[in-house]
Amino acid sequence: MSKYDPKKIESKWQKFWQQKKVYIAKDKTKNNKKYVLIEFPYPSGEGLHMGHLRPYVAGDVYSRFQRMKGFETMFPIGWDAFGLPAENFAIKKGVHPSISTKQNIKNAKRQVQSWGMSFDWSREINTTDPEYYKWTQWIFLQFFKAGLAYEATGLINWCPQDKTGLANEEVIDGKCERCGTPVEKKELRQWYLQITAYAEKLLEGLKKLPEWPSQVKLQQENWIGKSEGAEIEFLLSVIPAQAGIQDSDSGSRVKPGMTNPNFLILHGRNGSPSSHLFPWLKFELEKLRHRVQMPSLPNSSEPNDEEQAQFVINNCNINENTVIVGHSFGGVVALRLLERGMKAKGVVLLCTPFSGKFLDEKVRASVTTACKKGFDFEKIKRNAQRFTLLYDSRDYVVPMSDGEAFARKLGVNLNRVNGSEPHMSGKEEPAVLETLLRATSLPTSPQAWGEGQAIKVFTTRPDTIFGATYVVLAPEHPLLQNFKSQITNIKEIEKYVEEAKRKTDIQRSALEKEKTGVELKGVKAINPATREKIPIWVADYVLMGYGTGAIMAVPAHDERDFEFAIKYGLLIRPVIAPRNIWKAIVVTVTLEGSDEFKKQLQNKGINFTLAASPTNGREHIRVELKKDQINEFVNLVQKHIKDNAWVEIIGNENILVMKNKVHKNFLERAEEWFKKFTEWEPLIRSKKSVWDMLAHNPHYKGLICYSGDGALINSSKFNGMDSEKAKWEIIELVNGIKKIQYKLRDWVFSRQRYWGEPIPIIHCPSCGTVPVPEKDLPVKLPNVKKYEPTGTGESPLAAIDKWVSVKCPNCGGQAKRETNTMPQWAGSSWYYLRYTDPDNKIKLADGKLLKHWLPVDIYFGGMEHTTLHLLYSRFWNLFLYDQGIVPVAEPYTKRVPHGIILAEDGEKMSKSRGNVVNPDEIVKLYGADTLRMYELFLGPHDQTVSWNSRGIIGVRRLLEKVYRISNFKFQISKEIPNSKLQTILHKTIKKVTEDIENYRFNTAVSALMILANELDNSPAGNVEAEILLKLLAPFAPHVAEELWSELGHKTSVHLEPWPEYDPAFMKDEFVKIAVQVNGRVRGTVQLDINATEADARKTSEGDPVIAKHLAGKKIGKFIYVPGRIINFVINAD
RNA sequence: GCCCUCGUGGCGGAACUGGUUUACGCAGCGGACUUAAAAUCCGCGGCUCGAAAGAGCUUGUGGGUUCGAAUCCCACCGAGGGCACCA
Repeated sequence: MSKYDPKKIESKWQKFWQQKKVYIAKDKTKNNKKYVLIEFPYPSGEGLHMGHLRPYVAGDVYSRFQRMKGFETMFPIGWDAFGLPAENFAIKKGVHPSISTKQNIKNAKRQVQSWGMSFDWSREINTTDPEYYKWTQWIFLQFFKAGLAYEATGLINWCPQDKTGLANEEVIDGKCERCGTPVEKKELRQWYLQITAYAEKLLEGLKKLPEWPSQVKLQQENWIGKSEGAEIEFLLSVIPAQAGIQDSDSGSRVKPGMTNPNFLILHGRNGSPSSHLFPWLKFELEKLRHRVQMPSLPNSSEPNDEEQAQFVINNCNINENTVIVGHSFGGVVALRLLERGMKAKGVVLLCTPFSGKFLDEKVRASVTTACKKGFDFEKIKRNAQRFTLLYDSRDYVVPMSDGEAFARKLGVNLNRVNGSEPHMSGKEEPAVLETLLRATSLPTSPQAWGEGQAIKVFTTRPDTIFGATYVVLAPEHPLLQNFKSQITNIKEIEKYVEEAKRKTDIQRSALEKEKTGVELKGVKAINPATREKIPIWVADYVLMGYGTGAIMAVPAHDERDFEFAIKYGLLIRPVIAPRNIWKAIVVTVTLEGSDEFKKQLQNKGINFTLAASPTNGREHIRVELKKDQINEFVNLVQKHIKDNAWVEIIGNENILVMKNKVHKNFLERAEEWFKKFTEWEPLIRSKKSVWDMLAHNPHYKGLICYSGDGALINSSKFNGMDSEKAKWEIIELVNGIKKIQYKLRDWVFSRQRYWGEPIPIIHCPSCGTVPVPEKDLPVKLPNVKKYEPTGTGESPLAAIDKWVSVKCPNCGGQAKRETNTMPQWAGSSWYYLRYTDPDNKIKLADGKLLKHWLPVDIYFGGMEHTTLHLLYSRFWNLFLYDQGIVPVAEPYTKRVPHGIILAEDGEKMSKSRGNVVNPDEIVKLYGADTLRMYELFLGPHDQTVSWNSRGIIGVRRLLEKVYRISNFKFQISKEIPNSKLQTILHKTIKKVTEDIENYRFNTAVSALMILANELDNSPAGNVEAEILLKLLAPFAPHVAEELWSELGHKTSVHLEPWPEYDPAFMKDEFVKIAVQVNGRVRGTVQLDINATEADARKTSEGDPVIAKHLAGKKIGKFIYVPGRIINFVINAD
């Protein structure tokens, strides 16, 4: 018999547990295993704080509970001791980090032990122990060997305070995750781990983790940021400055004749401007605002080359900006023009004869004669800048060898394609158009860029490409350098690029920041779908780091492009029209229950017709809705439609009801679309002039920035097609490549600091980058006096010549060690593996032990690690799994995040605010058990809670009460419990069991309070006492153990079996049920648990208050839900 | 801006699958024990009106569905977290 004195009993039992090895997990056991993990602490100079307590206590309660349930439970701990804070602390105090770390660990260990944690100390690990980091380095080498660890120079995040590079994940709001200093960009040589190679696996893996909270999965998913789209090339077009002809404006309406270059198209023998491909070609080119001259050449049936050439000289206008296109014999004429001294920008020869011999062996005397004269290639080459040859592989007239001959003579490549018709004589010859357009981008200085120079863009919406009215490059885009000589306003561009580079990421993405940009003058891009020349801009709203660093801007359907286009007055062309969705909505219902649905539809005046599905015979109801019926309709659907039923919109195929749940956005979309469509529909109907109508419609600005799906308009043959479908067809049309992009970036893996694992790499002047042989691991961190960061981008290790210079393991020559160290996240990325076999000298852990303990069954930790440690360690594990080292792909079956503990003032606990609550103090004042239980009692485990020093007394009183009833009741009396106590006892067992299983620790504590109160007031004996102590054991391990021993037990309560509840005891014979009249509670009645509906009605009607409310009223309906509710529904009148 | 979570007494919070809102604890009030205090125990506690019986109102606000809503649906307001020009 004793008074509750926490100090006395806590240290006593802590020693006992350690001596008796109560919490040591056995590797070999018949019992099923449970691997419970908490994020191992970072031993800082300040010691552990409340933030550590929360997951640790939760993990401890859970572990103790599982142990009592009979599981062989491993609940290990270790120290994550490498990293910046330890080093900064050491620098500040002037103590070597290895020494301060040791001290900090000692202190932290004292703390967790004082909290009564049931850690298995035999598995304690320390990431700074060479025996541990040997394996961290070993894993790095596996990454290196697999090609997933690489060195590269790049712009990385640099913290000027901590003087080191940072990973993307370590930058929060543009600031350093550790010290809050704004992060700068710095060009540095860095080691990277190619986490992007695992982007898809990391994403896929999430689907196999049903027991992870959805917010955690969602956050990782967003971080990985997958989007599917296409990479599409936009060809370049240069506008020669010297031509003296005005450039077309920014892609909008253009006056004819103002465009460069112009085309002179010469038909062949038996041809005319109205035959073959010529009308089409002229139309297409003029559509793109090129000037086209297409003379009808004399004597077409038996042409004379010289005569025709003279005709052209007399009748056409040829200058240095003219591209002469000759088809077949027309090509011969084109060359004659040059021989006669005409200067042209370029010549395009289409299937032009050279030898005068034909594949079909027919006689074409005029052609043969002309060819036999030969060509003066010297002159020809002098008079045009560029020659392009396009020959048809299936030509049966002009042999390919003719093309080859021209190619040799002119010194250019021969392009072979399949024409639409042999000899490229079809009505439409896209290859010809393509070639001509390329020819228009002829450079003035050929070395600057070659044919086919293009801007690659990434887009998720290829379906909107007809609306791409300009292209935007990121300021860092490499093509800008190549363009220099073509860009007429290069000074302005360079100035803009310089400004953009100077801005930090924060400035660049500052809130409400207006978009800026500069147009590249002198170059245009060709929209591959419309063939239009569209302006190219540089703007910093496009990021180099994502996609290709260039975009096609579709201002009509992208908010950002829209904003930019409005600001700079760029063309906005809508190409997607939202669908009209109300014309008909189809509902599929199962037969049972649909009658009632139909009746209700009739009642509400909603028209419908019936049909059966041809595929599965299910009954369809086709509904026509008016706008004001949408609401009612959705409600009806929700109510009546059960499983296997859905609502779909005809034409759009959007499934709006899945199972019995109406799509969340149905109403919202319905409203929006209704409004939009009423304005859009007339435009869509009159297809031919949609373009003009929209472009000149004063309302169109408000309408068009619509980023949803719909029907295509202004998109040539795709008009009317569903945007989702059009996506894939358009990619094909423009020769795009389907592409998946991720926001995830490779992990910057080196730090320019001392206190970390050295990267086990040697740089050899002759062998290059050489991994340290595995037998030489670990590469130990040298013990030095000076370890301050240099700030130069070099690690302090670089200054230690003795350590740096080393023999190359490959050639034996002089070489240098890599001097960067690993980031703090390295050691923690695999620590849960080491716990299974912490002392292994030959492997990171024995395969059998890994197989036995993995995966971790439950992992308690903070939300703040979701896209850091938790993502990193999943990455390492997936990699090690692929290497056959780890037996499971996903390391953690369950993840249980916790809310943070705020100070009493609702602010974050911080030294500067002076509101820190130190757990050591609370242990001193109230004892560890009180601290543990109160922390749990504060609120739901996953929610943010504020510490409240006033409330803690309640939990302390509970423990004192348990002490009292144990001392003064159980030790003395052995009373028989009554049925009320029995009921509460078994309900409590059930409640506490389920609450622990679901991490509802706060309500478990309150259930224990209720039980303690009841025991205090009821007769009870040892049996009941022992159940109470067992239930209490996970929460208040010291008190439970002390009182357990006082009841005469020699063994630990923590190894006792967990109590079972018996449902038979939990049944109340009578229940109190609320009685409602029209849904309002008017009283309660006592009913037998098995009371029938008639009993219930009789009893309730007998209640005077109820009777009063029912007096003189007609009862329309009587509702009785046994054990829950009684409700009288009185008719309105 | 987008995504996620949340909003219940004086306070922390409870409420199963829609079924008596406020369990448990803190604070408060009344009482017992005591010379007294502390400790402990018992009882009372949403708001308004009323002596009471009872009535009306009440889960951020406004609507809706339902016999019945803190819980489901819609809109709005507010708090916290994540992402942030990701094409």
